[in-house]
Amino acid sequence: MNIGQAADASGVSAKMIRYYEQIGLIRPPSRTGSNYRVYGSDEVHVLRFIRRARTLGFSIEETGALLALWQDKTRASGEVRDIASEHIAALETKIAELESMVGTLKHLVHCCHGDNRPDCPILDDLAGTTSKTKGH
Amino acid sequence: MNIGQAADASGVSAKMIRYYEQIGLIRPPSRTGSNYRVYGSDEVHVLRFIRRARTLGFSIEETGALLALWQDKTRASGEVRDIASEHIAALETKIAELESMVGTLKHLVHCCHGDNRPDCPILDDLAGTTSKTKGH
DNA sequence: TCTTGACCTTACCATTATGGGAAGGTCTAT
DNA sequence: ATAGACCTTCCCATAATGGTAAGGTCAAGA
Repeated sequence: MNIGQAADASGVSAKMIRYYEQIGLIRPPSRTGSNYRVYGSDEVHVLRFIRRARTLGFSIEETGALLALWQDKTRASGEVRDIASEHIAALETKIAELESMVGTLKHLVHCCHGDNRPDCPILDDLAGTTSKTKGH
Repeated sequence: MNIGQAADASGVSAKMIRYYEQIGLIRPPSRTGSNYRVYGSDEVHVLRFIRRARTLGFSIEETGALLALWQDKTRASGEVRDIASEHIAALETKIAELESMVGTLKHLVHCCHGDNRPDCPILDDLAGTTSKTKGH
Protein backbone atom coordinates (compact mmCIF):
# COMPACT_ATOMS: atom_id res chain seq x y z
CA MET A 1 0.00 0.00 0.00
CA ASN A 2 1.33 3.43 -0.95
CA ILE A 3 1.06 6.45 1.29
CA GLY A 4 -2.01 7.80 -0.50
CA GLN A 5 -3.92 4.58 0.04
CA ALA A 6 -2.80 4.44 3.67
CA ALA A 7 -4.04 8.00 4.05
CA ASP A 8 -7.43 7.10 2.61
CA ALA A 9 -7.65 3.97 4.75
CA SER A 10 -6.71 5.73 7.98
CA GLY A 11 -8.14 9.20 7.57
CA VAL A 12 -4.72 10.72 8.22
CA SER A 13 -3.40 12.87 5.37
CA ALA A 14 -0.24 11.77 3.56
CA LYS A 15 1.34 15.00 4.68
CA MET A 16 0.68 14.16 8.31
CA ILE A 17 1.83 10.56 7.95
CA ARG A 18 5.22 11.80 6.77
CA TYR A 19 5.26 14.33 9.58
CA TYR A 20 4.45 11.71 12.23
CA GLU A 21 7.29 9.65 10.86
CA GLN A 22 9.65 12.61 10.93
CA ILE A 23 8.97 13.44 14.58
CA GLY A 24 9.25 9.80 15.58
CA LEU A 25 5.61 9.18 16.46
CA ILE A 26 5.51 6.29 14.02
CA ARG A 27 8.32 4.18 12.71
CA PRO A 28 9.69 4.57 9.18
CA PRO A 29 8.01 2.03 6.92
CA SER A 30 9.87 -0.07 4.43
CA ARG A 31 10.43 1.32 0.97
CA THR A 32 10.12 0.02 -2.55
CA GLY A 33 13.09 0.02 -4.90
CA SER A 34 11.94 3.42 -6.14
CA ASN A 35 11.85 4.80 -2.60
CA TYR A 36 8.08 4.74 -2.15
CA ARG A 37 6.85 4.16 1.41
CA VAL A 38 5.00 0.88 1.81
CA TYR A 39 2.30 0.35 4.46
CA GLY A 40 0.36 -2.66 5.67
CA SER A 41 -2.72 -3.09 7.78
CA ASP A 42 -0.73 -2.83 11.03
CA GLU A 43 0.48 0.63 10.12
CA VAL A 44 -3.01 1.70 9.13
CA HIS A 45 -4.26 0.45 12.46
CA VAL A 46 -1.71 2.62 14.26
CA LEU A 47 -2.66 5.60 12.15
CA ARG A 48 -6.33 5.14 12.99
CA PHE A 49 -5.40 5.00 16.67
CA ILE A 50 -3.54 8.27 16.30
CA ARG A 51 -6.38 9.91 14.43
CA ARG A 52 -8.88 8.90 17.08
CA ALA A 53 -6.68 10.22 19.88
CA ARG A 54 -6.19 13.51 18.05
CA THR A 55 -9.94 13.76 17.50
CA LEU A 56 -10.39 13.43 21.23
CA GLY A 57 -8.10 16.39 21.72
CA PHE A 58 -4.98 14.60 22.92
CA SER A 59 -1.79 16.37 21.90
CA ILE A 60 0.68 14.53 19.75
CA GLU A 61 2.86 14.03 22.80
CA GLU A 62 -0.02 12.51 24.78
CA THR A 63 -0.95 10.45 21.76
CA GLY A 64 2.57 9.07 21.70
CA ALA A 65 2.31 8.07 25.34
CA LEU A 66 -1.02 6.34 24.75
CA LEU A 67 0.40 4.62 21.71
CA ALA A 68 3.33 3.30 23.73
CA LEU A 69 0.95 1.99 26.38
CA TRP A 70 -1.24 0.45 23.75
CA GLN A 71 1.69 -1.47 22.33
CA ASP A 72 3.06 -2.38 25.74
CA LYS A 73 1.58 -5.73 26.71
CA THR A 74 2.67 -5.32 30.32
CA ARG A 75 1.09 -1.92 30.79
CA ALA A 76 -1.08 -0.95 33.69
CA SER A 77 -4.39 0.49 32.57
CA GLY A 78 -4.15 2.91 35.49
CA GLU A 79 -1.54 4.87 33.58
CA VAL A 80 -3.88 5.24 30.67
CA ARG A 81 -6.68 6.34 32.92
CA ASP A 82 -4.41 8.94 34.50
CA ILE A 83 -3.53 10.44 31.15
CA ALA A 84 -7.18 10.54 30.18
CA SER A 85 -8.22 12.03 33.52
CA GLU A 86 -5.67 14.79 33.31
CA HIS A 87 -6.80 15.50 29.81
CA ILE A 88 -10.41 15.74 30.95
CA ALA A 89 -9.40 18.22 33.63
CA ALA A 90 -7.52 20.34 31.10
CA LEU A 91 -10.48 20.31 28.73
CA GLU A 92 -12.86 21.30 31.49
CA THR A 93 -10.64 24.21 32.48
CA LYS A 94 -10.65 25.35 28.89
CA ILE A 95 -14.43 25.02 28.69
CA ALA A 96 -14.87 27.09 31.82
CA GLU A 97 -12.69 29.83 30.39
CA LEU A 98 -14.62 29.91 27.16
CA GLU A 99 -17.93 29.96 28.99
CA SER A 100 -16.77 32.88 31.04
CA MET A 101 -15.90 34.76 27.85
CA VAL A 102 -19.26 33.92 26.32
CA GLY A 103 -21.07 35.08 29.44
CA THR A 104 -19.39 38.46 29.39
CA LEU A 105 -19.88 38.90 25.67
CA LYS A 106 -23.55 37.95 25.80
CA HIS A 107 -24.13 40.48 28.50
CA LEU A 108 -22.42 43.16 26.42
CA VAL A 109 -24.34 42.27 23.28
CA HIS A 110 -27.55 42.31 25.26
CA CYS A 111 -26.77 45.85 26.42
CA CYS A 112 -25.86 47.05 22.93
CA HIS A 113 -28.64 48.86 21.11
CA GLY A 114 -27.02 48.10 17.74
CA ASP A 115 -28.06 51.23 15.92
CA ASN A 116 -26.08 54.17 14.64
CA ARG A 117 -25.67 55.97 17.92
CA PRO A 118 -21.96 56.42 18.57
CA ASP A 119 -21.97 55.07 22.09
CA CYS A 120 -21.47 51.31 22.35
CA PRO A 121 -21.36 49.37 25.61
CA ILE A 122 -19.14 46.69 24.12
CA LEU A 123 -16.43 49.14 23.14
CA ASP A 124 -16.85 50.97 26.43
CA ASP A 125 -16.19 47.74 28.24
CA LEU A 126 -13.14 46.95 26.16
CA ALA A 127 -11.83 50.45 26.81
CA GLY A 128 -12.44 50.05 30.51
CA THR A 129 -14.49 53.24 30.74
CA THR A 130 -17.45 51.58 32.45
CA SER A 131 -17.25 50.97 36.16
CA LYS A 132 -18.75 47.49 35.93
CA THR A 133 -19.36 44.84 33.35
CA LYS A 134 -21.79 42.72 35.24
CA GLY A 135 -24.92 43.86 37.01
CA HIS A 136 -27.80 45.47 35.07
CA MET B 1 7.27 56.47 29.61
CA ASN B 2 9.54 53.67 28.38
CA ILE B 3 8.24 50.40 27.02
CA GLY B 4 8.75 48.56 30.30
CA GLN B 5 6.63 51.04 32.18
CA ALA B 6 3.98 50.96 29.45
CA ALA B 7 4.00 47.17 29.74
CA ASP B 8 3.47 47.35 33.49
CA ALA B 9 0.76 49.97 33.12
CA SER B 10 -1.15 48.08 30.43
CA GLY B 11 -0.55 44.46 31.28
CA VAL B 12 0.82 43.80 27.78
CA SER B 13 4.39 42.50 27.73
CA ALA B 14 7.07 44.66 26.11
CA LYS B 15 7.65 41.85 23.68
CA MET B 16 4.03 41.95 22.59
CA ILE B 17 3.93 45.74 22.37
CA ARG B 18 6.76 45.62 19.86
CA TYR B 19 5.04 42.81 18.01
CA TYR B 20 1.74 44.72 17.81
CA GLU B 21 3.65 47.65 16.41
CA GLN B 22 5.41 45.45 13.90
CA ILE B 23 2.21 43.95 12.50
CA GLY B 24 0.54 47.35 12.37
CA LEU B 25 -2.01 46.83 15.13
CA ILE B 26 -0.72 49.93 16.91
CA ARG B 27 1.16 52.87 15.49
CA PRO B 28 4.89 53.39 16.04
CA PRO B 29 5.43 55.68 19.00
CA SER B 30 7.88 58.52 19.01
CA ARG B 31 11.46 57.81 20.04
CA THR B 32 14.01 59.46 22.26
CA GLY B 33 17.35 60.60 20.88
CA SER B 34 18.76 57.25 21.92
CA ASN B 35 16.04 55.40 20.01
CA TYR B 36 13.92 54.38 23.00
CA ARG B 37 10.18 54.12 22.40
CA VAL B 38 8.16 56.69 24.30
CA TYR B 39 4.57 56.10 25.37
CA GLY B 40 1.90 58.29 26.91
CA SER B 41 -1.44 57.57 28.55
CA ASP B 42 -3.24 57.40 25.20
CA GLU B 43 -1.05 54.55 24.05
CA VAL B 44 -1.49 52.75 27.35
CA HIS B 45 -5.22 53.11 26.97
CA VAL B 46 -5.08 51.50 23.55
CA LEU B 47 -2.92 48.68 24.91
CA ARG B 48 -5.41 48.02 27.69
CA PHE B 49 -8.18 47.88 25.11
CA ILE B 50 -6.21 45.30 23.17
CA ARG B 51 -5.46 43.25 26.23
CA ARG B 52 -9.11 43.17 27.24
CA ALA B 53 -10.17 42.09 23.76
CA ARG B 54 -7.55 39.34 23.72
CA THR B 55 -8.68 38.18 27.14
CA LEU B 56 -12.18 37.84 25.72
CA GLY B 57 -10.79 35.56 23.05
CA PHE B 58 -10.90 37.92 20.08
CA SER B 59 -8.14 37.24 17.56
CA ILE B 60 -5.67 39.98 16.82
CA GLU B 61 -7.43 40.59 13.55
CA GLU B 62 -10.80 40.98 15.27
CA THR B 63 -9.17 43.13 17.90
CA GLY B 64 -7.88 45.40 15.15
CA ALA B 65 -11.38 45.75 13.73
CA LEU B 66 -12.80 46.59 17.15
CA LEU B 67 -10.00 49.06 17.72
CA ALA B 68 -10.76 50.81 14.43
CA LEU B 69 -14.43 51.02 15.36
CA TRP B 70 -13.56 52.30 18.80
CA GLN B 71 -11.54 55.10 17.31
CA ASP B 72 -14.09 55.88 14.61
CA LYS B 73 -16.46 58.47 15.96
CA THR B 74 -18.97 57.87 13.17
CA ARG B 75 -19.19 54.15 13.69
CA ALA B 76 -22.42 52.20 13.96
CA SER B 77 -22.56 50.11 17.09
CA GLY B 78 -24.31 47.42 15.06
CA GLU B 79 -20.99 46.54 13.44
CA VAL B 80 -19.45 46.00 16.83
CA ARG B 81 -22.34 43.87 17.94
CA ASP B 82 -22.02 41.76 14.80
CA ILE B 83 -18.37 41.06 15.47
CA ALA B 84 -19.15 40.13 19.05
CA SER B 85 -22.09 37.94 18.05
CA GLU B 86 -20.06 36.02 15.53
CA HIS B 87 -17.38 35.55 18.11
CA ILE B 88 -19.90 34.21 20.60
CA ALA B 89 -21.10 31.71 18.02
CA ALA B 90 -17.55 30.56 17.32
CA LEU B 91 -16.84 30.17 21.03
CA GLU B 92 -20.01 28.17 21.53
CA THR B 93 -19.10 25.84 18.69
CA LYS B 94 -15.72 25.29 20.29
CA ILE B 95 -17.32 24.65 23.68
CA ALA B 96 -19.65 22.08 22.17
CA GLU B 97 -16.72 20.24 20.59
CA LEU B 98 -14.80 20.18 23.83
CA GLU B 99 -17.83 18.98 25.75
CA SER B 100 -18.28 16.17 23.28
CA MET B 101 -14.68 15.10 23.83
CA VAL B 102 -15.10 15.29 27.59
CA GLY B 103 -18.26 13.22 27.43
CA THR B 104 -16.57 10.45 25.50
CA LEU B 105 -13.49 10.47 27.72
CA LYS B 106 -15.50 10.42 30.92
CA HIS B 107 -17.37 7.42 29.70
CA LEU B 108 -14.16 5.65 28.87
CA VAL B 109 -12.55 6.51 32.19
CA HIS B 110 -15.66 5.32 33.98
CA CYS B 111 -15.37 1.97 32.22
CA CYS B 112 -11.67 1.62 32.97
CA HIS B 113 -10.86 -0.51 35.97
CA GLY B 114 -7.48 1.16 36.35
CA ASP B 115 -5.54 -1.77 37.70
CA ASN B 116 -2.81 -3.86 36.23
CA ARG B 117 -4.93 -5.97 33.98
CA PRO B 118 -3.70 -5.56 30.43
CA ASP B 119 -7.08 -4.85 28.89
CA CYS B 120 -8.08 -1.21 28.92
CA PRO B 121 -11.33 0.13 27.47
CA ILE B 122 -9.77 3.50 26.70
CA LEU B 123 -7.08 1.99 24.52
CA ASP B 124 -9.58 -0.38 23.00
CA ASP B 125 -11.70 2.57 21.99
CA LEU B 126 -8.77 4.43 20.52
CA ALA B 127 -7.80 1.36 18.58
CA GLY B 128 -11.35 0.96 17.33
CA THR B 129 -11.62 -2.64 18.50
CA THR B 130 -14.84 -2.08 20.42
CA SER B 131 -18.08 -2.06 18.52
CA LYS B 132 -19.48 0.89 20.42
CA THR B 133 -18.21 3.70 22.62
CA LYS B 134 -21.53 4.73 24.11
CA GLY B 135 -24.08 2.51 25.76
CA HIS B 136 -23.24 0.58 28.94
C1' DT C 1 34.88 59.56 36.89
C1' DC C 2 34.28 54.85 36.45
C1' DT C 3 31.67 50.85 37.14
C1' DT C 4 27.58 48.19 37.78
C1' DG C 5 23.07 46.84 37.00
C1' DA C 6 18.79 47.62 35.01
C1' DC C 7 16.92 48.92 31.14
C1' DC C 8 16.51 49.46 25.99
C1' DT C 9 17.41 48.09 20.83
C1' DT C 10 17.19 44.64 16.83
C1' DA C 11 17.43 40.03 15.07
C1' DC C 12 16.83 35.36 15.13
C1' DC C 13 14.85 30.87 16.87
C1' DA C 14 11.19 27.92 19.02
C1' DT C 15 6.68 26.57 19.89
C1' DT C 16 1.83 23.26 17.70
C1' DA C 17 -0.13 20.86 14.04
C1' DT C 18 -1.29 21.36 9.63
C1' DG C 19 -1.47 22.78 4.76
C1' DG C 20 0.52 24.49 0.31
C1' DG C 21 3.61 24.39 -3.29
C1' DA C 22 7.76 23.57 -6.24
C1' DA C 23 10.99 20.60 -8.59
C1' DG C 24 11.72 16.32 -9.88
C1' DG C 25 11.24 10.94 -10.10
C1' DT C 26 7.88 6.80 -11.03
C1' DC C 27 4.17 4.06 -12.51
C1' DT C 28 0.19 2.79 -15.35
C1' DA C 29 -2.78 2.93 -19.11
C1' DT C 30 -3.46 4.21 -23.63
C1' DA D 1 5.94 7.19 -26.18
C1' DT D 2 3.23 10.10 -23.64
C1' DA D 3 -0.17 11.82 -20.30
C1' DG D 4 -1.78 11.90 -15.81
C1' DA D 5 -1.74 10.43 -11.31
C1' DC D 6 1.06 9.25 -8.13
C1' DC D 7 5.41 9.57 -5.18
C1' DT D 8 9.84 11.96 -3.17
C1' DT D 9 12.24 15.88 -0.50
C1' DC D 10 12.58 20.64 0.74
C1' DC D 11 10.97 25.07 1.92
C1' DC D 12 7.36 28.35 3.44
C1' DA D 13 3.20 29.86 6.05
C1' DT D 14 0.01 29.93 9.69
C1' DA D 15 -1.24 32.53 15.33
C1' DA D 16 0.53 34.46 19.24
C1' DT D 17 3.91 34.39 22.42
C1' DG D 18 8.34 33.54 24.72
C1' DG D 19 13.39 33.17 24.82
C1' DT D 20 17.99 34.55 23.96
C1' DA D 21 22.03 36.94 22.28
C1' DA D 22 24.77 40.94 21.14
C1' DG D 23 25.06 45.42 21.83
C1' DG D 24 23.65 50.49 23.24
C1' DT D 25 21.95 53.68 27.26
C1' DC D 26 21.06 55.53 31.61
C1' DA D 27 21.19 56.38 36.61
C1' DA D 28 23.22 55.73 40.93
C1' DG D 29 26.84 54.77 43.94
C1' DA D 30 32.21 54.18 45.04
